[in-house]
Amino acid sequence: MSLLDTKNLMQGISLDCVIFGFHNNDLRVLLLELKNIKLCALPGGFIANDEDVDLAASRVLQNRTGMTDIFLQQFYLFGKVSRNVPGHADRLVREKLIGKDLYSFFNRRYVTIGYYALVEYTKVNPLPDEISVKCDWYNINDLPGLILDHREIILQAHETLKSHLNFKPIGIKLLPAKFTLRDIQSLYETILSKKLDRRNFRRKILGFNILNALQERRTGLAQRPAQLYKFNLSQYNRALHEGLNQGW
Amino acid sequence: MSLLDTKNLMQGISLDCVIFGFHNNDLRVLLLELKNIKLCALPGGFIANDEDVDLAASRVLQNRTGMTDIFLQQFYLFGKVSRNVPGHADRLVREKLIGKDLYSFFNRRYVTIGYYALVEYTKVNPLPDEISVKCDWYNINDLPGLILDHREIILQAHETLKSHLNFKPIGIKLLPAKFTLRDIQSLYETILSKKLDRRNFRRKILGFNILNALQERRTGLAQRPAQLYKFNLSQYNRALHEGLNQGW
DNA sequence: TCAAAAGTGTTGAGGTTACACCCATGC
DNA sequence: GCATGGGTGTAACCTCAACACTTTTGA
Repeated sequence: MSLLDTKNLMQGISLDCVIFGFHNNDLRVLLLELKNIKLCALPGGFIANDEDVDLAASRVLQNRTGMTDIFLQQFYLFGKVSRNVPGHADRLVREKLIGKDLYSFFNRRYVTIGYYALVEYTKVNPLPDEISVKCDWYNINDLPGLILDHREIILQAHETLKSHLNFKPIGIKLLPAKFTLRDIQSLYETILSKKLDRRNFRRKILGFNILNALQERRTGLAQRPAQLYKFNLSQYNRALHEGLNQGW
Repeated sequence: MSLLDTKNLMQGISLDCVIFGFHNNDLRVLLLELKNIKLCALPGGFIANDEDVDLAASRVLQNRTGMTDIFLQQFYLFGKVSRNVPGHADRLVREKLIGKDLYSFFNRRYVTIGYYALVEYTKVNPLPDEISVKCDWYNINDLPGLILDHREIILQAHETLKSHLNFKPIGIKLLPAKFTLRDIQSLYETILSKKLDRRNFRRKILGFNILNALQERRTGLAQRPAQLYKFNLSQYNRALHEGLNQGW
């Protein structure tokens, strides 16, 4: 637990990252399987006194995925008193997840800042932290038991992601560099948990002007080869900034 | 400063409320004019250890406006280190805004949770708190000097409010009980800082089905009397919950 | 030649934009 | 009667949903 020099950390505030990946048409989240406890937890951490909160989130993310330059966004502060379970810190000490010296740091009321991140599944090499035995992906529709209110945090992150689909381009961090329209449609369908009309989807997504067709096709399948695309980075960023559907 | 029993407060976390009101076609925010310092500040406060964060925000709001049942929404956690100005706590003590006993509570790094609220201007009786001489409304386009990053917080609240206009019904807390379509259009125009076509606006807002026409008109003006409306509470709440423009 | 998915186009409904005209009132 | 803003209608346009057919490949 050398990383936890608690004197330099803000007290009573934590952050938790809901890290989304996309693989085999599954929307997955990266979770830690805790030592000695049959429960999972979101990758999270604390904020150093001299550290921007966004930077702390980015550090946590980097430690668990090995990746930098990740789409990362604060989405909610969970501030209910009831999210703190009496005896939680005791349990952490009893199960030897943390040392007794950290008991007083953990045994207090916490609010936590929820971040969600979008990462390219294949590029991630999940790394467990000091209090977990495994770091792995779980299907969002088949989540394991989770500590505290982490399940609620994940569900709320998912809702936020869904609503962001309407205003922001999404996918540059969730898809490989080259992809077909079917790939990106599957991503949207997975996030939204519903089927979209293939022809209308193509028209709409191409209309956003954030894709560039490549001089390449995906061959090897017993079907007509599909056009490959990549994101147009500058257009994508412009769309991120300006939004896609302005009302009023 | 009897209210600040700092032992019971979370440390390093504050909250600030951007309270919007609408009057004379102005979008205004409620600000405190600080004692001895020629700067204003957002109404804000701290969170008791046994208090939900939302409840703390609601308490602050009630103390400044005398109102309960206010639309109040968390919109961002401001977590940059740079928002803490060195010497700020010293200044508060020097200018006698706080006692020396509170110095150590204030002299630390803070993150603050931004809330925005919508209130009916005429119903508010602004009350200064212990560290201010006045609590008053300021036009959002003509803000006075503000401490710390409070100006940025206000601007971001305004951006959030603008974007919420596209998905959520707004107005029930900003307008009097009876209002004309012109009134609500002015509200929208003011929030968005742009003119809307009167005829199209009427069609659109009526199409939301959140208004009920009254058997009353606004008379006394040298023009055709305008139909008065009130919000249909149940429809309004349904729209709040379901959103107005669902994409995808 | 067959299965499978890619690629393309059209039509109708509904919503949005940009307009012009008449109406009711106080002065 | 006249200035002022309220109330209504409509045509052009755009977007979106629903849908059918042809194309290209590997097996």
